[in-house]
Amino acid sequence: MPELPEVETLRRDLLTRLPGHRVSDVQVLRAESVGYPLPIELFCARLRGQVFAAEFTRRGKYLLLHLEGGGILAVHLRMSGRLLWKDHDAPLENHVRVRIVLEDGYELHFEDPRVFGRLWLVPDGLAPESIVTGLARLGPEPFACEFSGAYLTHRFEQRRQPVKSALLDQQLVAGIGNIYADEALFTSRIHPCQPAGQLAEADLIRLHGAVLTVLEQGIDRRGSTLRNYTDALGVNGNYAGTAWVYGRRGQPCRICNTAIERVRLAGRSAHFCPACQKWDRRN
DNA sequence: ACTAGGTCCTGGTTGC
DNA sequence: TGCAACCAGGACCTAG
Repeated sequence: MPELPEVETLRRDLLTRLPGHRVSDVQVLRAESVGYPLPIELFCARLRGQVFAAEFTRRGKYLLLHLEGGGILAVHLRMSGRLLWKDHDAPLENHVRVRIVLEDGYELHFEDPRVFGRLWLVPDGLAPESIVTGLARLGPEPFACEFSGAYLTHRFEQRRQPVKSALLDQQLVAGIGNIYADEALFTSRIHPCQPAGQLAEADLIRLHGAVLTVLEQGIDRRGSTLRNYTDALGVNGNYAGTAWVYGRRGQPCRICNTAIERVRLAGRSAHFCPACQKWDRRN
């Protein structure tokens, strides 16, 4: 599942190829994949002729591809989305939802089997968060100074929700998804089900550090390979092969050999080592 | 104000 | 073997 490291990898890869390319044609093969503007004919018409600028930004799991005309092509990959750099004569894969044809013989394909992902074309002069409303609700970036152990202490105060669920809340901190949440909790030796407000300050300082560590490693390794995740060229990342707990139910913990367990939390699976991640009741 | 749970969607996996 | 049921989950919505 694309999370912050996957989106950041995609941003960096596209930055080496896309700027300066002009859109010659746009085909929307699945209307639900476009969020704005609607109808899709308008989306296609407005994107046609635009040139990608040399500034791409990322906010949480949102990717913002700036255009020379001042607009922005915003992307959220959600569960299964991919943006792929293709040659013009490349065959059209099964799940291409939006096809952006560029001059000079290249294309950008938005593939998304589960159709949860979205593209938005933010017009010049409008604030991105006025179109992509999810942007307005995002908490701080994990690598920003605002995000710290003290910040977690403050935000977790009185919070009875399991710490794992709190980490997935994009209003708390932007960009963490199920994989990196599980990995960060293992790294900081915190039980995913423990109520967030119950954690000691020392735990939260460790958790903050662990979040940064797993995200940095994810970026260094060019993203996870879970299921069919690939980069813009269709090449797999290699994070999941080295996961501590994610997707390893029943397998031995890499530290103590205890079998990794999986529980359901708010409809999502949480993986943890019952020996390494003790429920700590200091508060 | 918080929190849990349902919803969307479809390919892959599991189980009978 | 074949087919149906289940599973994956990010963001948004609703309900309690």
